[in-house]
Amino acid sequence: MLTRQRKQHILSVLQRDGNVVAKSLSEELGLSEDTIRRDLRELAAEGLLQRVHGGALPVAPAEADFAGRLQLATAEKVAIGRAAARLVRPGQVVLIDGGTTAVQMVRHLPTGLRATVVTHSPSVAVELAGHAGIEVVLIGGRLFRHSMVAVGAAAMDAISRIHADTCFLGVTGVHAEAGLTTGDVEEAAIKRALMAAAAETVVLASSEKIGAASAWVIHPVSAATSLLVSPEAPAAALAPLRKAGLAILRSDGG
Amino acid sequence: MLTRQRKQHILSVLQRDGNVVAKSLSEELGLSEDTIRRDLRELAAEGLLQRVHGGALPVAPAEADFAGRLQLATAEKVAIGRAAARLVRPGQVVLIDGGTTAVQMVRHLPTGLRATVVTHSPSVAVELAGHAGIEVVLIGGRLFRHSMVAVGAAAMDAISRIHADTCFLGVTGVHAEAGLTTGDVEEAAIKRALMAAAAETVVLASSEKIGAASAWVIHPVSAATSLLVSPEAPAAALAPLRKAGLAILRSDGG
DNA sequence: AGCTTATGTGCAAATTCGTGCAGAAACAAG
DNA sequence: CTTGTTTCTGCACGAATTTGCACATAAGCT
Repeated sequence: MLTRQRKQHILSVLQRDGNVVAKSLSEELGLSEDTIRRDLRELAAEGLLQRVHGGALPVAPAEADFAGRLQLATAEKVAIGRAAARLVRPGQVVLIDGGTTAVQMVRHLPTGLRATVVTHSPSVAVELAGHAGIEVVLIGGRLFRHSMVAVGAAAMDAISRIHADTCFLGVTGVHAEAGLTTGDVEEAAIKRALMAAAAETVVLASSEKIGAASAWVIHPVSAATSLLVSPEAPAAALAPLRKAGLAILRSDGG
Repeated sequence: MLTRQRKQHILSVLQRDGNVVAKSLSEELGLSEDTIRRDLRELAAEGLLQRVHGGALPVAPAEADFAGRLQLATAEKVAIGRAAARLVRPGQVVLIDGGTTAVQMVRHLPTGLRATVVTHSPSVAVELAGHAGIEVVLIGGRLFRHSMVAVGAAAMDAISRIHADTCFLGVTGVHAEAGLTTGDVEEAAIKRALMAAAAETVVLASSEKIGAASAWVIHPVSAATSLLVSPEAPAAALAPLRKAGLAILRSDGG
């Protein structure tokens, strides 16, 4: 790999993850940490990143693009997205729900992975534009503005014609008794359809969703296969969910 | 092997792999690295590649994908997009095709305009997220990667259920005899369906499209209602199109 | 404080680069 | 056919760049 490409790669990873770690980069690229450190030093000298102990950060610490854009993804959501991306096996057909965590997930799908992604979120679809190995199927319908996903009869109909391996679902509440919940009735219906169309369902939930409940019930928690949370999620809140039949998966780091 | 052929080969490899390494090329072609380096130096002098230590990279670093192309919308496309946005009347239902010009168009839809936009382009949909007055209907289907629009049977079916006021269509060629053309057979079918689903069709064409023809015919030019071009488009090339029945609309400025 | 990890510097080995030069091939002119 | 010229190619050699290692130092954590 050419030096110039390596530096470009570092900047890409930085933009994708919001930070880079010298050690991880050296392992990923198969080079000594010295070389990585030199690169980081030079990139910092060019003002392309901000050097910190152990790695580097973006020059302008991640800020929301502008009104209406994707909300700032927290480190926790990035970690959950990355962990979810690792669950996708080559050749699988996966359903991916909308939301910021879902966008993080597809952003972290390994380059070179060949799979099919079905989504009703145009944001997720756009994010996959540059991912050559992924076949993308878009579910159409009326766009529900708040969360930017297709809903309505057309979407329901399209989803009903699919049998996927895994559904990666975002929710606004996971509660042992209230079940999986969300804030909009149309969205709830779509999410229910997505779950029905996949053999397994992995629920992606940042810690504030654990133990919370919103207005519209999608399904009891037992309808999902597993729950992917970050280490930040309190173990106490997870115990009743595990008892309800959910396999708890932990992402690394927060 | 001729020098010219060799240089062409280098450029091909560069385009295919995104980079070339002097040593690999010398082994592959059975020539000394000196010769390869000389070639690279000359190609760099012609601006056909970017010389780096160990090999060379494309002049436009990576980003040959859609996300990259979006950013380099020319002033002409912005002007056409703005003019197209002004053609939308309150309450109308409009079909908007994919492409960079279409993204510019929705970006310029007046805030406060209430209308319904139907599109098979997730990029267009995402762009409308922040536009409160616009109801967005997304056409689903398999995503055609090159231009990031939904194609295939599902998209055709969804479009066939719509009756819209105006269709804003992007093409890659507008030619009085060859007709409206595009570079992909699936895309051509979708565009044909879009035209059939709207009472009027406005073709958005930057000047390089005028008088050009691509492989797949959508319709004869007479099937469209009007052609929106910038003042840059040569009048001579427009005359036969006007004669073929197209109303020529001019965007302002550049 | 004590320990672990990261950092910077000097240094050596390997790779790559540029230039000068010579032989080979292509080509035009006589 | 021969000769002179031009172009292309490979080789040699010194310069420049890159990379990994060693070692002393600094930073962060318990």
